[in-house]
Amino acid sequence: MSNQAARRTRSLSADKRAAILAGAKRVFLRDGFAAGSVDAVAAEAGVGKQTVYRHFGSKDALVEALVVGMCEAIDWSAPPDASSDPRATLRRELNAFVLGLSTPGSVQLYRAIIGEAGRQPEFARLFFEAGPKVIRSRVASVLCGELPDSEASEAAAILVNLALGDAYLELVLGITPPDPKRFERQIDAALELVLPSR
Amino acid sequence: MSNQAARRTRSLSADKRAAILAGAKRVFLRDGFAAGSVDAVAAEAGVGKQTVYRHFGSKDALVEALVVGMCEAIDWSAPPDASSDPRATLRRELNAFVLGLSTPGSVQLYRAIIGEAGRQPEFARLFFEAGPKVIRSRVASVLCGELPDSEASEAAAILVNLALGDAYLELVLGITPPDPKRFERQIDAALELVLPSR
DNA sequence: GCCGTTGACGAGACTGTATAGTCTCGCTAA
DNA sequence: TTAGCGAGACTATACAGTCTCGTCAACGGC
Repeated sequence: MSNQAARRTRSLSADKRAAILAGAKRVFLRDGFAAGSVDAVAAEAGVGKQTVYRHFGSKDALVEALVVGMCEAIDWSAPPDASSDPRATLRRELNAFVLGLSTPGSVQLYRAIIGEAGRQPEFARLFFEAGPKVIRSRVASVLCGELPDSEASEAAAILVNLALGDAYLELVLGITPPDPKRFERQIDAALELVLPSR
Repeated sequence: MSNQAARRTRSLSADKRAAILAGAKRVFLRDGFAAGSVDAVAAEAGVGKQTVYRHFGSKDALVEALVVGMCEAIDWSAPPDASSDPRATLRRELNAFVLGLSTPGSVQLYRAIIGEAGRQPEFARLFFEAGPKVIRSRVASVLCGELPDSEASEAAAILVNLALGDAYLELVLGITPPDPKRFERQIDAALELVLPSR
């Protein structure tokens, strides 16, 4: 709408907002929500401190906007495929999920959210609903064709767990660098365990 | 030794040190390593601020002493049992592990360590070596009797993963309260999957 | 098409508060 | 007498949030 375009020039700039959020992402995911400062965000975004407050009102609101935005942007699902082989579908689905979660940004978000889970349970819930829960139900819906409905949900949980497996804990702890091949191996082993091929 | 008793009164008091660490545990695991203040620790420990510095020198050193101490104190293993049934042994072992990790203190430590993993990788490593790694190898050594050695290590990783399962992620995220029965169900399902009973 | 108004913006000074770390003092027990 | 200790004053720094000022680009009246 031209309304929006006209509004934007007279109103707060969407570009600035995006720049601030990008700066906030770098600063807060690097230093933590508590230790990261608004001054650092403003500097990182190439923006005046006042502009940050004009757009977001407070540090807490800024952090919340960042977390909400990142959670909403989560989309780790694989594009739909034509294949009717559920094993192949699951493999692609789990792979997309695991790769999405292995991104430096995702790992940092995961760390920050878990670090704050005791003080900011809403963030944790938001993340959970947008990420793990969605994948679980996607996997379960694929499994419904293969297993009795009563087992599909549990099997989905097991698959998702094993897909992340040890590799993800070690990745989050910073003990091992990301290793797509290792994830693939974990996914194959998980599929073999839950849906034995022969 | 009387030496120690004599030393203690003339030297820094071990009681004070312990009180400070106990206060630090409450404060830092509640507020985070960055946001928790030395003043709060001193107050919580019923101790003068100066005493904290006499004992630990700096906030960083205090945090490190706390983390190191808590990691060294980790012992989630079940007491050895006489039973020769490996399934029963594994069930007890996994149960002890999961219960130890579900303790409020353990969950808070886990959160804090993951939250800092990007900035304090040594803490993460320390925790990993003292906790998950130990359990993995304990489980693997039990499995060696049941499976070919080549599979035992991977199966152990799978068992440990499934024992924690969804319940632990949800616990750490603060989404579900601790539920020992749910963990038991997860452990039974995991054992059934890895070592089918019939 | 020109011009004055308007409001977003950058820069940075400023306030109040919190915190790390130091210093001093008076108490107490060996 | 000595040294650990509690209490709390003190310094220096950092940060959240506010305020001001000068600039600039868009809008509206002419």
